Amino acid sequence: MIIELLNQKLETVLKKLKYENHNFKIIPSNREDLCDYQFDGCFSLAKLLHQSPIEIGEKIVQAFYELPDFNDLFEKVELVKPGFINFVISESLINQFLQRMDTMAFLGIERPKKVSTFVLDYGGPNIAKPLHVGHMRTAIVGEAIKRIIQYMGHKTIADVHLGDYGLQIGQVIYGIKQDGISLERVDLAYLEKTYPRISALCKENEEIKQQCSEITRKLQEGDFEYQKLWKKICELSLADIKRLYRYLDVSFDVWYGESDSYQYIHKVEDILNQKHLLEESEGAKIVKVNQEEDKKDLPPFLFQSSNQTYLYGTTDLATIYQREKDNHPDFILYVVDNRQALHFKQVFRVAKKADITHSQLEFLGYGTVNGMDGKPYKTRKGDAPKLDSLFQQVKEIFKNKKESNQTMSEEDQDKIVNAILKFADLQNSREKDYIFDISKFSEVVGKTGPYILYTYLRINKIIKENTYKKILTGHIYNNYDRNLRIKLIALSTSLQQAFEYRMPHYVADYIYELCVAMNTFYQNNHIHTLEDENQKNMWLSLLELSNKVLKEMLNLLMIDVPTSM
RNA sequence: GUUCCUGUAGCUCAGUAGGAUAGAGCAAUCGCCUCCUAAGCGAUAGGUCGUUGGUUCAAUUCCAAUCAGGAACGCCA
Repeated sequence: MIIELLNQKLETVLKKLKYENHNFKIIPSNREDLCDYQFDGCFSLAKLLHQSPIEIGEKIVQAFYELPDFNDLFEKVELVKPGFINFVISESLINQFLQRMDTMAFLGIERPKKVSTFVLDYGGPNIAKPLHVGHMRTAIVGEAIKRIIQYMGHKTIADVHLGDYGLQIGQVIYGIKQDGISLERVDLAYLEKTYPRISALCKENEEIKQQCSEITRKLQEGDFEYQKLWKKICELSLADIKRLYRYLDVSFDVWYGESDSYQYIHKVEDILNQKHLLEESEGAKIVKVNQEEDKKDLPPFLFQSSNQTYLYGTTDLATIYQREKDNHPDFILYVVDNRQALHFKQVFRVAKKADITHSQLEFLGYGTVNGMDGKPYKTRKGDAPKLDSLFQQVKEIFKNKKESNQTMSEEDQDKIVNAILKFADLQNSREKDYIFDISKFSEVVGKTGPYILYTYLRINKIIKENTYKKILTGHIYNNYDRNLRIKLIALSTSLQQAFEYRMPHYVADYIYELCVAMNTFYQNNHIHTLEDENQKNMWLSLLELSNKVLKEMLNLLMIDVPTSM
């Protein structure tokens, strides 16, 4: 990475000047009109050494100029006003890194010294409940994080972690029994209607809730009839869930659910008992999770309810045990709604207290999808809008934007719908709530999926229509040219941030900025009319590389390019 | 009530190494198709970064207080 190289140079310079290194760093410029990279450490050094920042800055700049390879690296290093050092890098350095991006795998991103294993838990759809907008968020964010981690050279195991064994199943089975429906007649539409109906009933009627709870317990104990019903419900639901994930290009390595962790619950219970962590309280089994530093007591972790059912905390804990046993992961990442923060804090604490895993447990909360009123997004009827209808709506709006959109192939339309939704979602910071506005999520101009796709396609056309020799090293012709190259070599910084913070929006942001640089180049540099053969080769090679980078980054966000627009 | 999160342009959002002139998109006004796709490019306008203190040479960024909005808070997931 270029920034690492610059910092190595800084280190040699500081060492030579005998300045203690206090983790000073060269950072990307925030004044792109002045420089490519900047160093702000003169002020801190001034304080430490009781000298003026200018005095120190001058010495540092001088030492940079004395580097034997200065001319290979920099065009200019200069000290400015109060004490900033500005770096303008040389053509040869820029092109050296471009060459590297072009020829090496993973666009020259260095492979890690040690490969880690990441288990990712995202998606989390519930059996018998239709997927809604919130599910799209976890699916997309989780999948993007997975792809970013893979791109950085680590190993991933994606687990959908189905909600397939909780009270909602008991509720649906209760509905089926009440309606007296035969197994054969149970279908998806029936399930999707039954769950909310019984769920509402449970809120009103304590007795019905008890019955549902009882059914859930029997199911968990292996009741033959309930198991049969449960399998049928899972089968129906899963087919639909898989269809929707396929549409979003989201995939999982394992399709475990809560039910798969049941076989480990007793082992976990044994461990908890051995360590004397399990306590009885109001008929339930709990684990206290308070720690010294807590200002306020945390509610205890519920291992088993007073009517003997296991809860989602139990299965989450057993699942950690299962993952440790099967995969020995270095990290387990949970891409779940922020509102579950406390729950996972409890689960993680119990897991660590009981020492059932050595992996680092990370809660990656995502913000709630809200409607225009700032409340969780609902349809007019008051339920969460289904994913299917969202896809349909966006597709219809897109088709009506232009006449040519209607003659487009179904496949291309779907790719664009995907691009619209994913780019709109993933450019938002993962952890914040956001307002979902269907008209905004159907927008095709400005910072949108279609803008990105359009950029790719118009560049792609030039590349395809011209023959040229691949040359990336050589003279940089103008500022549009230079800016594009600078943007390209800045890729690693954005990727690194996206990886480190598990935040896909850094990639989305990079993609957008790259496209702006590409479009500016396109609009102002007409390759069509070029006579200089060398320049033509250079520029076409540059555009080819830009499109390659763009496509690989889009792939991290599960966005595919249509044939035309 | 307790804890946590959020507050940046009219709207929706970036800004997680504390730095120089706080950035985008949309909406508004204006300009650019005899020229590789105008789903584009460019210009103008729009801000006391919720408020007040503190730390610092330097705070949108760190700390404290305060106001406003949201969320979570033992048997749903």
